[in-house]
Amino acid sequence: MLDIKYIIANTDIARKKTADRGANFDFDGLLALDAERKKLQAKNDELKSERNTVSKEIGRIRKEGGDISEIQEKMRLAGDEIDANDKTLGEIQTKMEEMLLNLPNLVKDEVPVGKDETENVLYKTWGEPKKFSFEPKAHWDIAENLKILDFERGTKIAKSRFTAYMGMGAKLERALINLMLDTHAERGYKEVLAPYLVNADAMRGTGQLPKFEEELFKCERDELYLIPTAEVSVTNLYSGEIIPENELPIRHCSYSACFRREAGSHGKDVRGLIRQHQFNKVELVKITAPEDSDNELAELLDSAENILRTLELPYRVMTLCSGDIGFSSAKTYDIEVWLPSANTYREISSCSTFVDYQARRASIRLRRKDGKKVEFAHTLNGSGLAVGRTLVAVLENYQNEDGSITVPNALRPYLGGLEVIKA
RNA sequence: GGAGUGGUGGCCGAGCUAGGCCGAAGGCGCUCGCCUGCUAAGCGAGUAUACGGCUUUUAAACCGUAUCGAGGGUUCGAAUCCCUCCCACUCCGCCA
Repeated sequence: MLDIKYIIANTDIARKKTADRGANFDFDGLLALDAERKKLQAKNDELKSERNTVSKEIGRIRKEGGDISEIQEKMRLAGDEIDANDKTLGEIQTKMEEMLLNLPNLVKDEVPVGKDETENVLYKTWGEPKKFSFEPKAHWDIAENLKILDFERGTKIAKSRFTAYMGMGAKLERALINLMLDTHAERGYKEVLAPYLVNADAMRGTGQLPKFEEELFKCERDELYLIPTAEVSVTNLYSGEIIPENELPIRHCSYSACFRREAGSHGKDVRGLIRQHQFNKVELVKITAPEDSDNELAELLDSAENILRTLELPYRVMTLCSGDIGFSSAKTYDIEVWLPSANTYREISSCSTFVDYQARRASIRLRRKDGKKVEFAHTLNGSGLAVGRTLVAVLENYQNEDGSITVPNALRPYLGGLEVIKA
């Protein structure tokens, strides 16, 4: 959520940046509502003030045995007016909040302006795509030959886009999760294992609700949602809190299963593990003081990249343009890993700073060392990494002509020293 | 799921069955100052958040309003009375 005071003072900037995203928003309507709200509140506060004073007076007069019937009747009428005003105020505030909740974040100044993913900007490249002496297979073929992923039976017990990992597939996935968590822990990320089901407040806090309800699996009778990313549970762990400055930055890594309905992506990536309703991810989450968030974003990105370097998987990093960036984000880097079968890079991580946008929604604040000032914190997060897609990258990049997989060096300790996965 | 008890400021804890003097006693903690050879003790002051008054800049001070789990109701007036919900704890039942 954006700060209404900021919007008032910088309406032109807000307009432009919202337009750069390709989003529409009725700024004039919002400002008009706010002006109305202020006026009405000032008036009503005055009425309440008088009522409070007179009410005390009534108490005193009654104790002294005086007549209060007339003054009481007058206050009753004043009370009716106050109630009416409060009701109107409530309606205005609800409307404003609804608007603000549907207004996306403003991108940072250095974010390139562009209309969609075609205008994202290359930030860096690491490693060289490997040359194969044979035609590299797609991961679904490799996996089915090795009998380590069972797409059909996953679908049988749930529906399409659900997969069962079998044998070495399951072990490989688990090894990747452990490698990621251990590697991040070494860099000072504290591991968290948090609920997969959260309430609507949490979803609102990080920006999934109200706008993206369609993307969420919901447990209707319990009013809980399955998390689409651990970002939701981990960030909201701190909702409503005022954190002492000296406890920042908070850095967490968290493994979770993630659940996404993938509404509107029918026909896209239907084969294989790329787009699943349920997938595993190790997420990095940070809460920082405002002045530290830029540096922390750079560090976050490097931590995510570090996993790919550790696994020796070629990748590139893109800076998302204003038209492709996520709703709550102020700046996002996507990391894309090389997939030989597709002869292209595919997204495997998304690292973002939300500045104070999520913090304002979730009310995550910090108290400065002087003990006085309270302000909104900054939140950041990034995948470190999407585990299923990492498994895809390992299978494709480390495949051999005979259909076997060479286990990346870094992963061997996690698989009892195993060097090759074969049928 | 059944029965019961309870949710008050950073924490503990009064007040809630006589509704007004309660944004809330007291204690602890913390901050600043004083005092002290150092430490400890002691003394004094302060110590919630949001919104509004403030408007074309920022901050402080001051004033007002709201908040005693959340929402609603009764009342001139509610931490105190009534209703609904949420949460925690205890016992029983059930279950990884």
